[in-house]
Amino acid sequence: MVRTAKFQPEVFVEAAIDLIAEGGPSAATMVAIARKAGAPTGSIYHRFTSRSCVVATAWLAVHASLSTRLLPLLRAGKGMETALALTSWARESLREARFLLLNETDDLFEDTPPETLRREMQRQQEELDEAFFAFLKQEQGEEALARAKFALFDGPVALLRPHLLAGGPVPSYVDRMVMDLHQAVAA
Amino acid sequence: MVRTAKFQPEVFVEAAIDLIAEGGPSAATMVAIARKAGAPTGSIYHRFTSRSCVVATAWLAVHASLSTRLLPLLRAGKGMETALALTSWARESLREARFLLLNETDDLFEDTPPETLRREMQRQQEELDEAFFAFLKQEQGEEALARAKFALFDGPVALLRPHLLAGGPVPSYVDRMVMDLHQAVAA
DNA sequence: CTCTTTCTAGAATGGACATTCTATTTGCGG
DNA sequence: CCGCAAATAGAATGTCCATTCTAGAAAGAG
Repeated sequence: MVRTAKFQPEVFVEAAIDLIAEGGPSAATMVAIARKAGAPTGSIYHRFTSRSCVVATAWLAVHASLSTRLLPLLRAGKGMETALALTSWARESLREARFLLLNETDDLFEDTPPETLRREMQRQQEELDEAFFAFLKQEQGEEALARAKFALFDGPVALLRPHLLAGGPVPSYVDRMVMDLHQAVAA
Repeated sequence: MVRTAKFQPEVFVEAAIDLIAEGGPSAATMVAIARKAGAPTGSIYHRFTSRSCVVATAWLAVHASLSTRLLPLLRAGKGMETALALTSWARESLREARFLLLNETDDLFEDTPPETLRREMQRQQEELDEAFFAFLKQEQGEEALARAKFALFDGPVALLRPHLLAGGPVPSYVDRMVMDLHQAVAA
């Protein structure tokens, strides 16, 4: 390398997360990302081969942040704690939570990301999925799995959604609802 | 009128619902709508002033279909029945359910629809919202309202979501989960 | 100090899409 | 059966984007 880089890749990734968290996937145009990073558009392409590359990298970072929090609890068989960890993660990382939980993964992309990134995304996703599956040690059946995923993940996400959409803080009664939900639905 | 119309407004609205149900809001381009209706693009503009007009009309039709089903039950104070009516509506109207329940309303539009349609959308939305509020006769407080909306609507929607996304049928265990959820969360 | 590679800067290109425009039909009122 | 208002048909326009391109600058190697 001969000339030092003025813009690190992270700047663009952070800008993309901000924009998507605030205005949805369509707000993260290459021009908007560049502007938010204070760089010319062209410079993004010295770090990433395409828009989907930037967004996929952002997804990986945010998903890893959540996964790191949930996996140990899930693997320790602590169902209720897992569900509550989701709400506390959302409280601490409102921006990341809006990015990840308010958007269907596919909606983030217009073009599919390159093979390598797609693989890594799938790997992270499956790592979490498998932990949900493993959580149901002996139990089995479609309904049992659906109940576990809802009690631990989809239910809490649905409880968070209105507050994430409003952009406001997550009230403490959400935790009470998460607990009630967990008790009632867990298989 | 001097020349008879070959394409009725409904054809375009139905096409838009189909396209959005199958491929999300971005799939409903004016060219795609026209193609699906078997009409030239220009003809759409003899019935609707803009894309947002077509989509708003579609939303009104689908939302009315759901609302017609829920309002009487809600007004009769039948909470559990309301929650279950949502899943049975989704079973009978898979296409409409995908259109309405998988998309945030704002995501359907790129431009805001004209005043008149916006008003009517807001009216229908508020009619349903107020019924949820009225459902909690004497009770009050933010948490009580959040619980009612979740037990009766957002929870069931979250339970339906994976099946709507998969495009497949809605299994009967979803109704069992809706009942458990309702009992546990309702204030 | 100069060469060379990799960067910044931002203008140019090309494609997708909503919307408008120009012909061209159609079929009812007179 | 004529004339014309309202439709069809589909090409043309303008905008917004992702991506590429052209110039010029920077800084470590030698």
